[in-house]
Amino acid sequence: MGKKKLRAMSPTETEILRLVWELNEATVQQIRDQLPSDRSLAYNTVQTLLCRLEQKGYLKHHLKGRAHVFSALVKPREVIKTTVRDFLGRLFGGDPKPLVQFLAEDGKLDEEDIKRLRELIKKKKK
Amino acid sequence: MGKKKLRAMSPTETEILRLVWELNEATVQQIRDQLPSDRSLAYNTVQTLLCRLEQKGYLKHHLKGRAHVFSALVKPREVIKTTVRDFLGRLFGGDPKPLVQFLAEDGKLDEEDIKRLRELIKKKKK
DNA sequence: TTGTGACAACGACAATTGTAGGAGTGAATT
DNA sequence: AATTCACTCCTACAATTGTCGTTGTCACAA
Repeated sequence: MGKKKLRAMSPTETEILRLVWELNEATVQQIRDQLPSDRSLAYNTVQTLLCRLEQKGYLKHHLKGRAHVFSALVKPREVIKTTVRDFLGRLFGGDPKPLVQFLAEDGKLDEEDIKRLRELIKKKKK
Repeated sequence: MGKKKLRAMSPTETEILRLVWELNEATVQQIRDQLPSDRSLAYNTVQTLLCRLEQKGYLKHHLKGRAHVFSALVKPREVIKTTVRDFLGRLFGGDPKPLVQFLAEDGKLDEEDIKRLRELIKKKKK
């Protein structure tokens, strides 16, 4: 497997990559429209971010008419893995439990979620 | 409540702040020694980071002999809240479930952890 | 044909970040 | 006293990041 070493992504780049995943493929404009309402970036800014992501190897693009249509070269899974690991390292010294506990206490997880987790883990165990 | 707006922390700064929490209070040298073995920073680098954290309002220090002893001005809780929220926003569009699911699938959480979570949530619910 | 509106290409730029060097100073050591 | 620690202070600096402006080009409308 091509375990290519990707250059690190900046926070904002991450944000953009996620939107590309969400849309599957997208032009600058489409990404821009996909931004959450409380987050506004100039067309050019989005363009720059997409270019940088492409240079770093996270995206590719093809032409459709005159527009660049970007799509991901990396799967969420891979990126999430390293990004989460990294995040966990910095803020929790690598231990995921406090993070999950925080999420629970903060009311972001309910019993339903936990139940699903249980099953997931049980299945995985064998 | 003093909802002071703290300037954003960089990743490495976050890393350092965590060590301060871990040690409760610490000198430059102590922080340096506390770094994980695969992470080495020059004395001066650590010093710079601590200073910046202080300027940004996350730390204070007092003198003990000629050494600066740093300690946190912010509780983990507060920082974690905004940092996690931010992280979730960028990588998961704000939804914590995929994150937790990833952690579970990745084998970072076991049944024991889940059980504790359940109880936590149950207690919290009332 | 002359705008007008979309888009891309290129460049720019201040701020932040990661990383540290070197000078200075007081205390302990030889 | 001279050396050596152990620290702080001040300074630096390249790279990265966040954020665009300007300019050029094409297609379509008036």
